[in-house]
Amino acid sequence: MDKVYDPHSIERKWYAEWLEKGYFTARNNSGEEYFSMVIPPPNVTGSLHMGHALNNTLQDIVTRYFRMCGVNSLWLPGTDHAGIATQNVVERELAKEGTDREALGREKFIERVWQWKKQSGGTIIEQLKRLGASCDWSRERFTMDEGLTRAVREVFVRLYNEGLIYRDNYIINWCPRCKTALSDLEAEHEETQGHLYYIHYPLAEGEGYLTVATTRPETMLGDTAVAVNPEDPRYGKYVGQYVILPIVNKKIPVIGDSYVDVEFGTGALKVTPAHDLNDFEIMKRHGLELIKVIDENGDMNKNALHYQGMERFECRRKIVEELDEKGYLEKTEPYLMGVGKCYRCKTVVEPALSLQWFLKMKPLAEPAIAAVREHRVRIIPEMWEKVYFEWMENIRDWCVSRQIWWGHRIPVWYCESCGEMIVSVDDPPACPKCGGAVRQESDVLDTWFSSGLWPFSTLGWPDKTEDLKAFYPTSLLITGFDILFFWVARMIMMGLKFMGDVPFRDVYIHALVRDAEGKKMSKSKGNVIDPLIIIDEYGTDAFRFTLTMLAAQGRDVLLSEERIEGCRNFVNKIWNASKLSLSFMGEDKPAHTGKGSAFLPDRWIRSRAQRVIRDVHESILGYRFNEAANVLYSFIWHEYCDWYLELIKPNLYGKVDRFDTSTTRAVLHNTLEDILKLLHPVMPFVTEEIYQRLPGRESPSIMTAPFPAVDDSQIDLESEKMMETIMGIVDVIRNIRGETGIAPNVRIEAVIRAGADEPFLREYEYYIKELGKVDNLTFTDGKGPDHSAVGVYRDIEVFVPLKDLIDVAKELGRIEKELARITEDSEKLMKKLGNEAFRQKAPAEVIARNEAQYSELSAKKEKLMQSRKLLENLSR
RNA sequence: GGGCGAUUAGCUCAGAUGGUUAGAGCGCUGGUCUCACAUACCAGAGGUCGUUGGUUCGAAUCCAAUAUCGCCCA
Repeated sequence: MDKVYDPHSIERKWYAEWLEKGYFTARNNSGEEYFSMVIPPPNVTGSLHMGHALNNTLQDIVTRYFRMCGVNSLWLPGTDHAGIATQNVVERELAKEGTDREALGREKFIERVWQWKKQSGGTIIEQLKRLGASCDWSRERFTMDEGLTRAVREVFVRLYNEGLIYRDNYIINWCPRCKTALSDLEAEHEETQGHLYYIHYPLAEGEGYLTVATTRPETMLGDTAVAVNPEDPRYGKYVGQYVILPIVNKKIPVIGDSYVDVEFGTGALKVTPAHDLNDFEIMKRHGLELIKVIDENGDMNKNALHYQGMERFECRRKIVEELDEKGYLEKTEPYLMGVGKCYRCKTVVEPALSLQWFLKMKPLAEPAIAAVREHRVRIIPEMWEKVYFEWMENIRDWCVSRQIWWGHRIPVWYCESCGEMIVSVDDPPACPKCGGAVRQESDVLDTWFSSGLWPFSTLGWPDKTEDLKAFYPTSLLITGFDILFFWVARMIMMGLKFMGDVPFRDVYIHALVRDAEGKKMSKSKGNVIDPLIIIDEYGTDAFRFTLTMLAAQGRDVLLSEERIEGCRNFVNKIWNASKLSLSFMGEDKPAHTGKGSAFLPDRWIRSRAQRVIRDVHESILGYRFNEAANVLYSFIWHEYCDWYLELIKPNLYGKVDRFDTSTTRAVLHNTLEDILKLLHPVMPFVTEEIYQRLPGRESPSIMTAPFPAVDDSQIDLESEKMMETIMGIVDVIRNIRGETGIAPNVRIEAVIRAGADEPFLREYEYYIKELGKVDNLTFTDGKGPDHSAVGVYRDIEVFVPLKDLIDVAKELGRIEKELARITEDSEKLMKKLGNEAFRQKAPAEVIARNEAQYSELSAKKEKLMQSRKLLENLSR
């Protein structure tokens, strides 16, 4: 084995092997205990970023864990057709070729997108493989697959027939760049520095004017009223009168509506029903006129008089100039406003009146709220439940139609002769009413509409498939909070509606990956760390382990290269510890079970291993991934490597032959095997590589080896206590060595006063000497030698005679420091124990523990004070 | 404006249901190339747990207020 672990060739080798052997493929036996999970499908256009890396690492951990536990485990992968994003990519390609989709035509364009998908759509899948993802690729799906398309149509038709889908004119978010409607969620609100313009609207009759305040003066061309709050003493009298709309020179009414906020601006609101949702609602209440002034490109339309054809923001500047020239502009103030931007291209969206398809959400949301409230779906961490309820309880109808070409075309046809509308799963050959030719609706559905069906459409719905029977409801969903509404909430609604059951039992929501300063990674900030570069540089296992270690519930993951480097070192540590361990084993599986070893470190490491096994099970099942990683890190590094391996060296190198090395070899074998298996879900590659070198392994791959189970018979508290004493004494010796500046290669003398512990310490004397670099170790039951440094572990005193080398002042300082610490703690305890109320109310167990601590500290203090006295006498 | 979260060592973070001598990694200081590993080993320094009240025998942990930062929804 190499001196340093080199991940690269190893990773590719084992992934290929696993694929070839079909270890990722789930059995489709319904009735069998199962674990199932669908991947949050990445966009086909996507490439792996840190969010994916974290998300899929966590999913892989859980999947590999259950698989090793012997549960039939399915992790179903796939990609999302990502309507707008994909269309944008292909349109950019066309632009480079000097053409566009209009020139190509719909059919040719869609062909082109499919072609693109075939060539470049698999990138992210390949990247997931490099991450080690053990997805069942035989079941990979794409949201535009034939089967999934059928599911989409089926759902649409059923919802339409139930009256939940309808078509209507309403204010929607329009992206003038993507030229499509967006849902409310797809318009991201962003604080933007703008202005508040105060504009005079002269009264139609008599002198005077009303001043309205607006952030969007260009829309005034479409104003059809001015609204005031009827309760507002300043304006109440104007209700029913008219004002003249400047520039347009048109009479519009002043209306009273309680929606108007008296505090905002001047308290008078210009009403533009065709370009503002609230204004639209006011219009409906008051029966106002509707005038659209901005077209689908974001330019002013023919209703905008001399501004026709001008871009909307250009028009804003020009119209302010004109108002100013004509004396209508009172003032301009800087103003911070929330502006909706397209989540795909960041263009400012235009709220605009438009004929679109909508899905009624209330009837779907109610059972979905109940499912979470009753914990038929558990959201973890629980905090996200609140966010979910908040949104679901205020849910609004969902605009599902998009004016793009790439996507599921709405299954609605219009008769070209009689105008009949046909909603059907299958393409109708002709109008069923008049036999005329039919033309399909040109709009496609929101991509998230098909994503909402993902947990059952991928399993074959609407057919009653074996997979559906075997794996629905899925066990778990792991995703980021950014798509809680977009995706998670909608899957719950759709699952309940069409499967009659929740889509998943648990949802684990993880945080975002940020840079070391806590900033969101973004291309524009230039702080993006590319996971693949990290994988190339540090290896997949180190990278996965870093993410896992940092993935604490409810907290963002702040990733830095230093952190990854630390985990790379850990992987290397495992590699080297395994190298040593393997070198101690024979060619064959040890004949001995390792149980009942007479050698204390053997008993101890097996006992400690049980604790770790239990912790890892519990942490993974509780989605506390960082805890599992931390437990393994400290067990492997600080117990297995720092102590156990060091302690067994004398036996296995033949320096001590009092103990049976065959049992130690067996314990070593068992413990290394446990470590590899426990680590495998997090670090799949290095663990497989080492497992393959393990003599007498039970399984052809660690992937299919059984995950360790706790063996209570190996828990041995006595051995833990004894090992703690040995380690404590070694620590004391090392502390003295370090603090008094004894060089590492100088062997020293030590005297121990151990009282009742002396017999077993004598037995392990050799090991204390090895680890403490002690030449001559003796025991005493009287006083320690003069001229010595002293340290105390519990009630055991350790003397290190330093003869004339001793620096009395330095040693006194060391003791003073220790004494100060102990005195502080023991005073705290004394106060606590002296408290009557504490003695009465605290549980007996707590009191006992505190008392034991107190007497231990007191004894220690006593001993240190004696040493201090001795030293003081010496220095005189 | 409404809601949610965070604040613990120089940095980044652990500390489920209140009882630990408050931990880790990195960084820092001092010492070692000791036969698995210098991507290592040994030792050390460093924290009145944002602030103020409260509940409790007991608070980093529960409650309230406050400050600062962040996120979501409008």
